[in-house]
Amino acid sequence: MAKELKELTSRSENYSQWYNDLVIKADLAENSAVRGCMVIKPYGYAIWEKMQAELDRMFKETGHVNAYFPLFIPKSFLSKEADHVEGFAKECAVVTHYRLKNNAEGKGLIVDPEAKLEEELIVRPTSETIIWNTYKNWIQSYRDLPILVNQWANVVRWEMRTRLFLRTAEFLWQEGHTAHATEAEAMEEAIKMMHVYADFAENFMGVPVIKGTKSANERFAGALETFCIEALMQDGKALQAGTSHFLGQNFAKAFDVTFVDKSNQQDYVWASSWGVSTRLMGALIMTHSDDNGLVLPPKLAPFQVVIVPIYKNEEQLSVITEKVDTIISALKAKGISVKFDNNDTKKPGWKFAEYELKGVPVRLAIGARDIENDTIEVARRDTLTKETVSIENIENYIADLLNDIQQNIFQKALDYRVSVTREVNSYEEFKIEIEKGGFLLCHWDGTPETEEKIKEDTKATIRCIPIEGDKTPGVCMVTGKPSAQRVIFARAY
RNA sequence: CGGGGUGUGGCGCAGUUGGUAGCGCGCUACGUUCGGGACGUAGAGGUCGCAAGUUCGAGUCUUGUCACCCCGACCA
Repeated sequence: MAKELKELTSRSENYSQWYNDLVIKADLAENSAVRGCMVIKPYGYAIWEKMQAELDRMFKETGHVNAYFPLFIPKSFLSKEADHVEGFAKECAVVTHYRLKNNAEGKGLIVDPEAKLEEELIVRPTSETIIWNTYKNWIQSYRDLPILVNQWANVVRWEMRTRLFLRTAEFLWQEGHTAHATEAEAMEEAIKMMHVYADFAENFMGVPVIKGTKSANERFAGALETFCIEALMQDGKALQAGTSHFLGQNFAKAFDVTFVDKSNQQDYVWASSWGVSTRLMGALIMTHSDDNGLVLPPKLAPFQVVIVPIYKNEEQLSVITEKVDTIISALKAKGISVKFDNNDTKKPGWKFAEYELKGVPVRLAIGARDIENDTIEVARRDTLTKETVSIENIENYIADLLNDIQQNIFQKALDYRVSVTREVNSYEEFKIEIEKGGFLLCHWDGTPETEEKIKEDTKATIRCIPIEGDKTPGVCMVTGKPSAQRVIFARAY
């Protein structure tokens, strides 16, 4: 009954539709009047803000500072780094004019042809170019290095097909852009940020990830090495959750950013860049949620606990409210966020279903029965189990429960990933196994040609070359040539 | 850009051979309810995506146009 009313497609029926339904029904985001651009609604944005706050803290803890660079980039900047322009030119929004005027021969406005820009501006698809053009003026000596800057921004990539959070024409992200005196230091930075991302994904989002490097085919346009964290969704498809790039001296050369080192030698500056986006919202949703709705990790839930009063009249409500006030104070003192939903226009049953759909980790229900016995009903979202417990020391009980939920959903996701990760040794077997989804650990000869062939045959790509784990060499499953280690193949979002 | 689909109250939809627009949810008021999406009664709300055309008459037929969604190619 309740399920039908939610009108949420089940995952088994149509995973893709389930995801779309869930984003809408849980009130996270919706499509806007602008093609491919979404409106992030308050509940969805609250989760994003939680992510931002934690990531921002982690960035600052690792020595970074925030700054802001322009939304617009002169068109000529983009073409200065060859691979970079190749990667982004096809999906850029371009500003050509700066004024509109009334249409002389009709209604509405037209672009004023008089107001054409000398040089077109592109809306940033990423900010390497404008930032490195700026860094040129900031850096003269090794004493000016390193520069460890991050910016929180929106970027635009004119994607042909979009999906809420997973791929939108405009999206929110952070992009770190660092400049270093040595290759080793820039490389170390790129690796460090991969670890920061992995830490965040696993310990806050509860999303297990595999750390690795990208193959040349999948590398960022302009990077020498791309580090990434790869997650696996419940339908067996992979999702790239974050990337960190070692850019070498490519952008320094493109923008002529040099410095004088300790021995008075001129050299180009070494760079890294790294980013995660609102796509993480998609990863979060698809990793934990179920057919009843969203399941949020306690560390990122807009509110961790919701309290639903059950009453027949004003007197009962006031007795309950008095009791609830002491519970709220106790929870808040422990740093637990709580919402008391005493809205009189919705019934308890409605609220139960609603908060389940919205993934609130813990729900407390309290009625006359509980007041009499000094108890409260505790329902946890991840397991959908309920129990009635004593109100005494409820704050400790809830604090432990939230930790338990955080741990449990991570473990569940990890168990799933482990269960669908397997070694495959022949290409014939690969073609069969890839249809079942999951991560396939295979030997590959390291060439772009072989990777391309596999992609054409099976739509599977190398998600990453794992940094941790088995490093035993072998032979490529396609060509039989030597392989340094197994790499992870999957179909990806 | 190819293929498919949809545009009708806020949302989801129906609308027969062309005859002047309806259902469910939601919304408003009042009452009864309240431990898993309550019920009754009474209401409000639509130039049917847009533009031409055919016709006495168009939500319905014709042509054009716009938008959005889904599936591919491209990508975080």
